[in-house]
Amino acid sequence: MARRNDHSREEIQSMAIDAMRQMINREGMEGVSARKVAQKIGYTVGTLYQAFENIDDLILQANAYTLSELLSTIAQANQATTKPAQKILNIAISYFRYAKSHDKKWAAVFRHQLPAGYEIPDWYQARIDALFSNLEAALRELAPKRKPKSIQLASRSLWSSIHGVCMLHIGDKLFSQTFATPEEIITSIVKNYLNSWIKEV
Amino acid sequence: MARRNDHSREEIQSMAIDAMRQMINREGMEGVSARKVAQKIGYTVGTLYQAFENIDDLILQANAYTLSELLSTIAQANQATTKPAQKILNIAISYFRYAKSHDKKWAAVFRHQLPAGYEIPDWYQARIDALFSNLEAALRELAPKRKPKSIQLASRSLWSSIHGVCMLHIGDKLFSQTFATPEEIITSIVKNYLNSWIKEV
DNA sequence: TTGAATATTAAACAATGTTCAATTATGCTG
DNA sequence: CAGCATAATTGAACATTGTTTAATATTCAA
Repeated sequence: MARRNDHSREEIQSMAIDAMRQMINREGMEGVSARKVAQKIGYTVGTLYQAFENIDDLILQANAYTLSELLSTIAQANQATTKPAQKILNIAISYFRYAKSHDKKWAAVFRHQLPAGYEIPDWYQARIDALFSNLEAALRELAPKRKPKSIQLASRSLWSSIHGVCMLHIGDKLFSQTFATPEEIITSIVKNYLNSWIKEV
Repeated sequence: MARRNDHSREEIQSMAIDAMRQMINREGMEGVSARKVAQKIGYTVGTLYQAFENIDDLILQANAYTLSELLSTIAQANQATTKPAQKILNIAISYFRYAKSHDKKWAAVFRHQLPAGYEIPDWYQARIDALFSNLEAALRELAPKRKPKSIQLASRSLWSSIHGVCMLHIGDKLFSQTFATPEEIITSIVKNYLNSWIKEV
């Protein structure tokens, strides 16, 4: 059948993205395949390849939604507090909590390896960057007189650190018997880092 | 041919692990396959499956060597310094440098996802744990009166943080235009954290 | 109504991990 | 030394990947 117009190209795209998101959410990255997605939306693989360059293109678009969700979660944590230091801790904890409660979706974004030579599109990178712009804003609030470079260094430091905690605690747990909970670790990181950072010359 | 005794089971295992390590080192995880490994050691897939449970078993054993290398690198950095604070920074930097210069091997250990339901063996977990026992020792040296729980919390915090920096800078770079280098970030993390931590009650 | 354009399918390809019957070499036993 | 049991090795098979493409069916315009 040709151009049966049941669904436009755009509709097929969004249906496929939805299906992909559901599958990632349920079974994780390992459970997805082009044929399964196609079947789920009532089409064949060939049609899927008319709407997307390749399977990683589709995955990327599904992941973009996860990034948006994560961003709004963090932005919400940002607004819920007034004190800047508390705000930063809040952002960190809410990042971890999101990652933990949406572990499969989170892993699809941050664990899945794009194939060699695959360039991350600008619009996608922009969404990642938006994540720690919240952190930068809070840091500026905390230390208004700092130079941008100092703010950036601190935001990168904190973000990397929290991201590391998530990495080591979500999915395959590489910490064996740890008595400290991830949230305690995050609190320790943020409080100690900031405690020293605000006193820097 | 049966039991041709050209190589014992153990020899085949170690040949396969060597081949796997070479392939990971050259092409990364994406470039390896059971058939390629088998061909490289002059056998067939069937033989490989007589020596290993499955491909992930083989990968795990190859990764164990990487963990040993990493451990000895870190232990070396540990011994090269006397001042405990400097020692900790040294460990952190040397972890990053190892990950950067052996990126494909490092990624095979820390990025590759084991399939669902696959249990990490104890001896493997022990090697990972050994990594930050260096850090714990240095922290104890720095603050001999701290309780073990406090030492553990600090070591987990620092390790997660440094690991996060590696994750975000090696392989697919999720930081777009960053003016701060990874080593500057690591220095900022370690110095600020310790600076506040040693003053904790 | 006819023809051109195009959406859709089904089949094919190469490559993956994994299994297994058949084969072949070895070591032991009579 | 012959023969048999044991076990190592192979090669082919299976299901499942991503991806491509010729054939087909449908729509739209002339």
